Amino acid sequence: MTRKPVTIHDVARRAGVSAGTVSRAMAGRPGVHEATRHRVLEAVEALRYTPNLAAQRLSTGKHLSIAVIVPFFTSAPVSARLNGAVSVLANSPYDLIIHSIQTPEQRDSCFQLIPHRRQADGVLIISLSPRDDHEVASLRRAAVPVVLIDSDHPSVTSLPRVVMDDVAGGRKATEYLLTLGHRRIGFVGDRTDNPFHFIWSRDRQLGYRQALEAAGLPPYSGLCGEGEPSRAGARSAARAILSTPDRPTAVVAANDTRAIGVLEAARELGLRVPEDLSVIGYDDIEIAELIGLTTIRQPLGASGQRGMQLLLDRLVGGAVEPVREVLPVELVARGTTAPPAR
Amino acid sequence: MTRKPVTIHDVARRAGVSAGTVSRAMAGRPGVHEATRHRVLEAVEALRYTPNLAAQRLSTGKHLSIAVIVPFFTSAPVSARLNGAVSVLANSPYDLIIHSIQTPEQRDSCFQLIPHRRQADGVLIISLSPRDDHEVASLRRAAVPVVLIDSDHPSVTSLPRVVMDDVAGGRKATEYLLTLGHRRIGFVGDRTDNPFHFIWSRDRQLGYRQALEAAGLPPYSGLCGEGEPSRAGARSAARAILSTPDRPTAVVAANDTRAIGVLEAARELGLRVPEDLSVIGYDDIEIAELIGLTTIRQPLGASGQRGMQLLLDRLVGGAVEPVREVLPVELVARGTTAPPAR
DNA sequence: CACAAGATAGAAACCGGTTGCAGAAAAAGC
DNA sequence: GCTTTTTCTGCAACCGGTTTCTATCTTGTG
Repeated sequence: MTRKPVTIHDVARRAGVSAGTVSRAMAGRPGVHEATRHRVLEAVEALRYTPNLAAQRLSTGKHLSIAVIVPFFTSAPVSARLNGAVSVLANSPYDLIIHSIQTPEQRDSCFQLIPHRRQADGVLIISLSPRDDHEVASLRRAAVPVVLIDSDHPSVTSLPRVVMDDVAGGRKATEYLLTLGHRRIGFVGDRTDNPFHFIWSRDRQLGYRQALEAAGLPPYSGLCGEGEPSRAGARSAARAILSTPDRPTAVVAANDTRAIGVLEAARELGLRVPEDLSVIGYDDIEIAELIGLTTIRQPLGASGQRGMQLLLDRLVGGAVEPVREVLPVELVARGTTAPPAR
Repeated sequence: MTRKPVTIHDVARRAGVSAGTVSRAMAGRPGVHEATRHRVLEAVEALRYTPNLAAQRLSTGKHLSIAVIVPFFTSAPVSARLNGAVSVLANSPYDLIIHSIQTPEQRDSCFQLIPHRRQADGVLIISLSPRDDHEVASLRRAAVPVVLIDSDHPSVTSLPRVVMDDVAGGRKATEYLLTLGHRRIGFVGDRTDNPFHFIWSRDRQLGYRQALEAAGLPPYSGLCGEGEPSRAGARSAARAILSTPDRPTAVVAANDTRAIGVLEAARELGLRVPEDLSVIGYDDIEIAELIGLTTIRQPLGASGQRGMQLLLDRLVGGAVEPVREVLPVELVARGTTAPPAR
């Protein structure tokens, strides 16, 4: 079953040449007589020879692989970004090594380890932000290029990254509700100190606050407790702010999944949407269209593509200057928003 | 920025020992004086030494990685299986190399290449079935263990695989509709000759046929044409069979996404669900619960876990006897099914 | 026909680790 | 105190490729 692997020397012996010649012949490098090349390729065929990748990597110093660090890729937005990144790699010789983060401990160890292990030629980090200056410094002195997608930190100055304009998105969502006439607008999202250190909720909430502030109105936020899965967490957080006497007439949710939690809370409390309550989500994942959720659409797949492209550019071109690309977001108005009942 | 990497010899020099000793000290192998080990580890720390993985792999012959071949992992069921598989790997030293299949050509080349490249210690194939005896034979003589999940072929006798009881699921769905009193029951799914050679639609349809046959009733199938994305394809296929004079009063969809397409077609045709039309899906993905879709639940995450576990067992234990594990499915009754209007 | 230039192919060093083997040093036994 | 045993460590071979350098064989030219 597992007979010993065929090596380049076996091929060389069979073709009556040296190992070096086999290597040259297979790589299509010049300086090999056509007849010889033919003999070599025949021997390769006959023995079903496949080069040992580890040996190739060792001697060339190229790994031909990209490591990706990504949290919970079953979540639709993350999955969409990852898919974008993967699609760029499809026509390249690079393999993709996935490091799926499922616990805060994994997050920390991956951040420390992966960029310094010389296993991949580059590292792509999706939706996970450096926690502090120490982590930023660690990434900066990584052995290989590192690119961040949907991830940022104030002191990151020299790492290329593709970020989403979350602040603008939160503002846009809130301003839309203001335009519709709402005055008591709530927000349901995550706490800043969530264990994975996700930053999007914080930024979207910041945009929300900015919009309210500009209109001279107070915020009504309900934040998910730690450890609660997002939908359930959002549901209970929403229940809290929707049960107050001067309850909001509209809610901005930090993402679509949480918006669905808000919708569930509304149903439980007997509030009709959008008559009694307007709800707006964020991401525009597939479900959003199905259930007619008004939301902020961000270019998920495009962010993955762009980030991977940036990484590949860096691999071939050497040190491209650090870039911080901000991708735009847009409002998609559907059925869960309307002017307040008055 | 990319100063030359630290090698084991640098560490050896600094610690005043030989490379062999460094290797032994780091691996925690016995036969190294405690004081020496300490010196070595200090040097490792000071130089921030990380072993070159390619070199390690070459000399030990172990790759410490698993290759996974998977189609469209943005699709929820595939993503769930993959996630199950990944979670098993989290506590192992193995890395995960993803080969995402996006086109039929990629499918073919991956099937040929991956199992024979000595890049991973094992290969996991998810939801992609061998097309013919030739491909089966190719997988059988792979250089490393291969395990299939949600994938099968009649002539696969010696490959371990975890399959879902799709025939039973199709039958179960249909029998439930029969129990409710439906007599004209349609099926919306894929053609057998779909380019990726997915087999689940075929098997579920087979179960559907068996159930109808047992009840002495005729089938009404509408199959998606090639190339159409699943929801839209299902919608047009459903429109076709729902526009006939003796239209079905219930439809079994090959999966939840297609069930949603059927629901859209029903809405377009002015049919109320479940009063005028019952719809039943397959998979029980997250959306199904949200929209109250009756469906057949299959253990998606568990299939991934089980398959990966089978592969790991094979890696440590050598040749375990070939297994074909069949995982059960169950009906989840929700709001899209009811007795026919009569 | 002699000689220079160019085309091929082999030998060997190298990539950076691991590991079997042997010798040196330390500990134990007499 | 000397031999024997055990412990520790260095040396060198090896993993399977790539690549440089050089020798040899052709071929072309004067």
